[in-house]
Amino acid sequence: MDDEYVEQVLGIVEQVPPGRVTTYGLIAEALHGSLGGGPRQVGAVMAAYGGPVPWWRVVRSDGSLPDSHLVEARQHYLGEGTPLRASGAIDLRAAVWLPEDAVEGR
DNA sequence: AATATGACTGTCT
DNA sequence: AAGACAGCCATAT
Repeated sequence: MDDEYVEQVLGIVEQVPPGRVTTYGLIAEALHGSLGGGPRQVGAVMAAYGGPVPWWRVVRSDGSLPDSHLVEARQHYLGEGTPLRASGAIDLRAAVWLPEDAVEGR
């Protein structure tokens, strides 16, 4: 995949404010104007290059986390004060952050 | 070139 | 509310 795409995705993730989260779909949507791809590509990038970024601030559309890092991410949520629901997932209604500003410059 | 897979999403049952 | 099904796009084999 193009490094541009990776740069964009990682850039957005790094810009997500603490206590806030965004979804793969939103990121994909934000980059859709510059680079094609869908939520799956965002996830693929995260899996490959998401190491050095706060990937736990990127959740699925229902506010749940990838089943692969639930526990680890949960520690970060508790530490950053992310609005968690009783379900253990995130309260998207309150925690969702729109990446539109992050990519607006290009 | 074709098939299978994946840190996804939305709709239907 | 939870599970099944289909659509989506890039990478790997």
